[in-house]
Amino acid sequence: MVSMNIDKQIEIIRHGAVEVISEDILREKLEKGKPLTVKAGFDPTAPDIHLGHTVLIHKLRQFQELGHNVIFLIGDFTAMIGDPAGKSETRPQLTKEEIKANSKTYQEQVFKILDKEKTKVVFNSEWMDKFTGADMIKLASQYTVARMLERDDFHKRYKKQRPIAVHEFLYPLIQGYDSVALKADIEIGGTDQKFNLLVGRELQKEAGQKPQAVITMPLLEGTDGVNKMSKSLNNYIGVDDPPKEMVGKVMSISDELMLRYYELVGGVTPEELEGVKAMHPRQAKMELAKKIVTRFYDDSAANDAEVSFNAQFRKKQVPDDMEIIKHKWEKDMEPLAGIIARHGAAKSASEVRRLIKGGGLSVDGKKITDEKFSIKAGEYVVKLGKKKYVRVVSV
RNA sequence: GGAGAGGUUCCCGAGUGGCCAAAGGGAACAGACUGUAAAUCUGUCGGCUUAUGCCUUCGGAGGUUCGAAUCCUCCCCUCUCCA
Repeated sequence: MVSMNIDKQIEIIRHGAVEVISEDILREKLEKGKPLTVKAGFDPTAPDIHLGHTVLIHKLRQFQELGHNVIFLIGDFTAMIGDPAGKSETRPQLTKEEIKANSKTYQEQVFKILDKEKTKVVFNSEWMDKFTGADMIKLASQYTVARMLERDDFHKRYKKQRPIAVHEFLYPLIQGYDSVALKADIEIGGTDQKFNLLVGRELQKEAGQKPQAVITMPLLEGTDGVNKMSKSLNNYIGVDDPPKEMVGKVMSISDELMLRYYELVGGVTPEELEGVKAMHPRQAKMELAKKIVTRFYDDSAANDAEVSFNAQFRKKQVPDDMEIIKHKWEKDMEPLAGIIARHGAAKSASEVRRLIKGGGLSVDGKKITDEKFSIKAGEYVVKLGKKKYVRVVSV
């Protein structure tokens, strides 16, 4: 069933990866001619899969196409403990129900890319729940503090005199142990996971298994172009975002970032990338946007999104679908700021006033300059900032 | 266990009794310019249907004072050094 020749497989596997540790190990495994167990872990804390995840998921998909077995590991055990990594803020601990709901969403979205039939979904609580204190201590004895501190983020925090909780050392160990439990041949992760993936190798050796090969994939920057794409930073493009939103988000990224997206999620060859560079950036960006929409929806959705984007932002037309606020007037005239805020279209009335002050609000196409601007009962189209439109109607 | 340093608004970081909703920077948002790009310039950046007004905010709880982010007490948390 794994029939393709090994050099060709390695070429496919290596494409787009940052590192393969090591190619020899990978080759050795492939030479056995049997389907390999390929593992990738996901944290069920954020219920939405975004473009950043897809870089890795596509790699998994390739493995499936090569006839290997993919294990989609949901780290429900680790998530339940709540990882306080990052700064000083403790992550909220998730309940079993939340994790369950999150992983369900996860699966719905991930199978837009992966072949459901060929994917095995597992939860690490399956084996970790049975772990005893003694087991944990034994596991912890297999790694040293000095080696833990080699991990870049620990190292940095240690040097900057930032707190590191002891249980954070347990995370790489547990993740590594997952590989032992699953007898993984290959583990794929983002470059930020490299350390954890390597710990898996060590632990497998200790357990008398053949250490897994490790493949790291590049991290996709978020739409801000600086930080890694993540839901909490709100710089993500979700695979579940409506087409129009996908297009909008792609169009607003920088030209530089666009090339990066082309490379990581555009599915273009290096030669094609040269062609992209020669295009007008705006045009290239729209093509990228449509490519992405097509992947998660279809051609016609992509075209529709383009048409409506152009109508709204190039021809400055008012979109036909917008949020509707139904307001009941208590008085003859009521300040607009209050109405907008009260119905949740803005965080606060102050925010609306600020917008007015900054010249970013218009009513029925007319720019408003008076912060106290009041309206009487009726129907209005209010534009807030660059892209938000709201229709106010009287009830 | 002992000694010391520290916890400020989204982040970093100033502020040591009133002029503090709190300097400065970053992020963010808006305007101009554009291609919903970047860069740049400008403005805003706790809340209240704008009010020389009120409320919430400087780790937490109390207290001193006409008045506290600033002083006192206790508590919680982080870091460093010693043991």
